[in-house]
Amino acid sequence: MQKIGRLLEIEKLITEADISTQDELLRKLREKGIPCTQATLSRNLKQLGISRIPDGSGGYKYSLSAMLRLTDAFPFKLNLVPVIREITEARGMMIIRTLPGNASNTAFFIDGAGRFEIAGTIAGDDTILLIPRDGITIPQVHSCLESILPGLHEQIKKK
Amino acid sequence: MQKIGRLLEIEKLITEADISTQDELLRKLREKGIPCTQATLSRNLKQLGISRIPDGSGGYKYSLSAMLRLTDAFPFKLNLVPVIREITEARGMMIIRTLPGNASNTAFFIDGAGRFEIAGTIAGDDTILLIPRDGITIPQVHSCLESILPGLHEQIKKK
DNA sequence: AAAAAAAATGCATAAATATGCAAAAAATAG
DNA sequence: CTATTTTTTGCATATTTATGCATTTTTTTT
Repeated sequence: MQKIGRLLEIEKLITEADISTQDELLRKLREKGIPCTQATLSRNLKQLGISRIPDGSGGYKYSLSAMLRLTDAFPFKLNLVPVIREITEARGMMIIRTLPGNASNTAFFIDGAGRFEIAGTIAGDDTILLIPRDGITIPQVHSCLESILPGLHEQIKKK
Repeated sequence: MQKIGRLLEIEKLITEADISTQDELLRKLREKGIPCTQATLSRNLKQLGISRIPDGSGGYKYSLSAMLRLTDAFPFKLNLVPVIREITEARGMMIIRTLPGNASNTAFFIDGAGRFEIAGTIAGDDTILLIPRDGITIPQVHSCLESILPGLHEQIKKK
């Protein structure tokens, strides 16, 4: 699934820095080893609800749409469920295993949900350590994850 | 002051209907008797913080930037103060006189602020009737207007 | 009120983005 | 595993948007 990784990286890149053209974004993707063309990028941005907005300083930058930021109404939902392989628990923390190379992006996505329950995450290549906030139980984290990634637990059981 | 009227109309048009290209917006402006070119429109949209975002149904539409909607950080503020000529009071209501042709747009702008104090407005060509909500005093409406349109009262006094 | 400065505009065109179509890749069914 | 359907992609190009520059309009200053 080449596409999901690219979509995540796109979200990440436009979140981390101001990017003003698709060509600029394209270059950054390629630096990360993700090949892509402008055409595909244009389509992906549309799907993600990302648009080019005036940056207030005379230029433009890419940004998540107001719509996507303000509501959950946007019909497209990034589905990361398929890249998650296994979830286990140890020492009050949660260990999430993903397909190779997907841990960092997935962790970024989880962080992006801004949930109180989650104190932070650390990601390697295919493993994420999720640290719950003090006083939060593992079942609480499970339901939190389920709300971030609907269908997650059902998917895990299948494997 | 040709420009302000156009800016207001642009805001109004993209608020009222989904518009997907500048050419489409241009046509609607012209239908309203407001001449404009695509070049100017592009610049105006940038100034207003309006951008073209995916509409979630496979197309695009123009929309106020998230930034503008969420915060007051956007450096450009539409300055309607110059079109307002006079403010008087009658029967617990407020009568606002504007330059010819500017009442409707100005009222739209005031409505858009979504203030509790204001029950509603009715606009003719150069006059707005502002109806305060029950229990709201004229001085309260004055300070409400001042916050929507900073500098308003100072301007009025000068004339 | 005239001169000077600043802002707005149109034209032409550059820059940037979107998309039809055919090919390739991936997912699904049998 | 192979055939079928669906999804994704690139290429080429159409569409759409942004902007440099010269000109006009508006505002400010004197």
